[in-house]
Amino acid sequence: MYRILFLGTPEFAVPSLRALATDERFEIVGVVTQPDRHVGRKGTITPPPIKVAAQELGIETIKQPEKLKDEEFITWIEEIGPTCDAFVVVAYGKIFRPWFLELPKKGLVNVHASLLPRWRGASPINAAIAEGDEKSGVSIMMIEEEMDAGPVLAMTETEIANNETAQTLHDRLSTMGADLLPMTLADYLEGKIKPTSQNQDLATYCKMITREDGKADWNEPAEVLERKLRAYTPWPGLWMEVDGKRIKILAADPIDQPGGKPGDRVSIHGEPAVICADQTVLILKEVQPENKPVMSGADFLKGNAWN
RNA sequence: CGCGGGAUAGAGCAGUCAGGCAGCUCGCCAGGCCCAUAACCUGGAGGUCGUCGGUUCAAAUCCGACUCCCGCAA
Repeated sequence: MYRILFLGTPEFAVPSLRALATDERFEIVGVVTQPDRHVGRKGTITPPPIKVAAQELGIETIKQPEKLKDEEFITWIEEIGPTCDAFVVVAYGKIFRPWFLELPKKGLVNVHASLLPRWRGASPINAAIAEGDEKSGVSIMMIEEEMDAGPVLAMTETEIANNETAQTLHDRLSTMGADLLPMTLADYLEGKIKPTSQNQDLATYCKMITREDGKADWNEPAEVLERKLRAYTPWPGLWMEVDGKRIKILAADPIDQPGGKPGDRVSIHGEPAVICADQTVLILKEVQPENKPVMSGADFLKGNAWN
């Protein structure tokens, strides 16, 4: 059995951990994940999904260092690291320094949610939808010092549907990564496949998303805004401000219709709409005003000033 | 005990600060108008004002507790 240390944090990484933990070829010697954080409206302390999954899988060694430089963690990792054939990293959430990359015998293997070298960085799933890519996928690659730039071991593609949200694509890629990981990892450790360098010239990059990214810019065409809506679902979503109050736009239709200035609020067939760039209009099909439950655009229009 | 908002007719909302007839828009039902309607006109039905208790001549409104929902922050 190959000795593997797993590093990961969010829901995206859970299928990969399960796939490895239930595979007879691998022994998970430990799981490293982010510390428990305050989560939710009441600020209750919640463990990251990977911690919960690891406990369910009966993995006893779970480390949650605040920083990779914590002395206690360094002592532990320097002892166990060299006994591992590889570390597997799936959305752990921290950048690894060179000393860390040299710990396991055959390096760090990473599952990345894009078709590298496209969309290196922190939000590949969102970027693929926001930019209107026709396909996405998962890449399994070797971690090197430069972010997401290491050579690739394997890839799987998937079509992006025209109603795809970051949520649905996230879930599918999460499963695809888990399906591809065990075989790829075993083949790599057995020397059956070699990493292939990325074409640096084709690399594109995406940044960490912030709440402000979700604010609707009506100087963009409606089609782009609708893509952003899906790209930023469930967070931060597409939103706008009306009379100082935030309104989330949960579903919208872009249409071509001349007239009006970008940002003008109009109503079309009883539904709220906003003029966008290039003679386009975004119809708001489903919205959620601040402190209100989700409602249809038509319902919203009945009780709120709009025009 | 992280900060804050909300619950009123089937839907969306006003009314609460300053207690005094239960309102608006839409939908629904009936009728009218029109070549036509996602248009217009007339009439109608539909409410334990989230729950429990308190104050008061009188509570959607003031006070207390509770339930449920949501925005922000992380």
